[in-house]
Parts: sequence; structure tokens; C-alpha cells
Amino acid sequence: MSTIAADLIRGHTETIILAQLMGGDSYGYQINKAVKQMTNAQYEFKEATLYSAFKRLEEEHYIRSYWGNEGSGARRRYYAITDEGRRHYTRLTEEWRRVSGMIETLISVTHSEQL
Amino acid sequence: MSTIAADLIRGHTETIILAQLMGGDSYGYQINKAVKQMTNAQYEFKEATLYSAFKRLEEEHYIRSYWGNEGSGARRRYYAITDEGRRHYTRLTEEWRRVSGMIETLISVTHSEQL
DNA sequence: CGAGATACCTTGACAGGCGATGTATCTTGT
DNA sequence: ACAAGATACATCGCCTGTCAAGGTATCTCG
Repeated sequence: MSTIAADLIRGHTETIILAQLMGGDSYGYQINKAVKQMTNAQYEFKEATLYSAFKRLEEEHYIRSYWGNEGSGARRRYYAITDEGRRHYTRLTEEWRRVSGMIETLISVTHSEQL
Repeated sequence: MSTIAADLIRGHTETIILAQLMGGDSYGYQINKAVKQMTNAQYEFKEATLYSAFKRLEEEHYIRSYWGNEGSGARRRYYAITDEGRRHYTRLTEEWRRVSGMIETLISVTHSEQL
């Protein structure tokens, strides 16, 4: 039920998905529920966003997918993070720490002043 | 001279510009130099990005612009933040604090595990 | 006089997010 | 028995923000 957040999350979608997969294989719906729960329902991916991110990540070999063999219920496509994906995840989180500090600096009002 | 940062800043461009203008009227080139200096040359807007952001902000009445009366040198278009812009800035920064905490949570690996 | 800095601006392409829509299965209430 | 809602995946086409590339004009310095 958030609205504004959208653009601010842009660019983090892949990192969030990879972070989830660092904790073990999972599938789309599950990951999204986890995100919702972790943010106290403040955030949740739109399905189109989620599935297009999976596609990208797989094309870039950061994740692999396989069909689960559920006896009952809807079929699930599971995703697993690759070694390359793990390295990518590390890079992305390091980048985030760096950039978030930068943003913090830039959006805080400094009364430097013009002369 | 950064490369990766780009996508992570997306969505903060307007906030950064408004933050700069909270410190007094300024113009494009100046703002960009300030950003570069504040980030130790880690970040700088691409010009096209900067000017299209100005355009948007002015259309939304968050900033006003006027030509400076420089006796010499290249002409400068100055920007001033409006009251509405100030309110918008406050909203955006509050949103940022909220969302950055959320992202922090989401990109950190939690060994919750599936059963 | 040429190079480089200052200063602004526009066009067109691209990528990511997302609304809309569609599929199929299972559970639960009436 | 049947409708509603949850689970689960997928695609199409639009919208928006970024940016490479190109352009204009002025000033300074060697």
C-alpha cells in the first residue's frame, strides 16, 4: 500500500532478490511475501517488476531456475543464486553503502550559502 | 568518474536539487559543481539529466527561474525554491529516511531459511 | 588565435517499473 | 455444487527518467 516509494526502490530490485536468494532457493511469490513481511507491509514488488527482474538476472547468469515438483498446488519456478550472483550481490551492497552515504550528504541542507 | 552509481541515484535527482536550493538561489553549473565537491568528485549529474530535472521541477511549481544579470561571462539561469518546493523537499527527505531503512533491511542477508 | 572553462539547451534512444490481462490450481464458505 | 479468493506464473505495451550526442555563446589564458 505504498505509493511514493516506487522510484526510490528502482535500482535495488535485483539486489533485494539476490539478498533473498542468499538465504536459500525460493520462488517469486514466496520472495514477494518475504519482502512484504520484512517491511511490515510497507513494500511489495509489482508482479511484472518481479518477473522481469528474474528474467534479467537469469540472462546475466546471476541466478538459475528450475521447476519444483509440487504434488499439489500451483507449479512453482524456483530460483537459486549462482557463484557469480553471490559476487554480484556483494558488489551491489558495497555500492549501496557508499551511495547511500553520498545521498545522505547531498539531500541534507547545508547552509553553505552563496556570496 | 563513478559508473555504477547512476541507477541508485535515480529518483533522488530532484531531492538533491531542492536541497541545494534550500541554501539559496543557484544555477545549473553551480549546483553541479557543489554536488561534485560535496561527494569528493564521486558524483556529478549529466547535463541532460540536470536540465530535464529543472524543467520538471519548474512545471510542478517547486522552483522558479530567472535570468541573472551578469555583466560579463556566460548568461546564467538562476533557480529559486518555492514554498511548495520547500514542502515537497520535506516530504521527499522524510520518504528517503523511511525507504533507506527499508532497503537496508531488505538487502541484508537474513538467514531466515525455508523449512 | 586556439584551447579550455563556463553556461545553457534539445533530440532521440534506452531501460526499468508497472497496469492490464491472461493462464491454471487449490481451498473455503455457503 | 459453485463462486470467491488465494496461490503461482507470465507477457504486452506504455510511461518516465537518464544520458549520449550534438549545438550555441562568452570569457580567459598562453
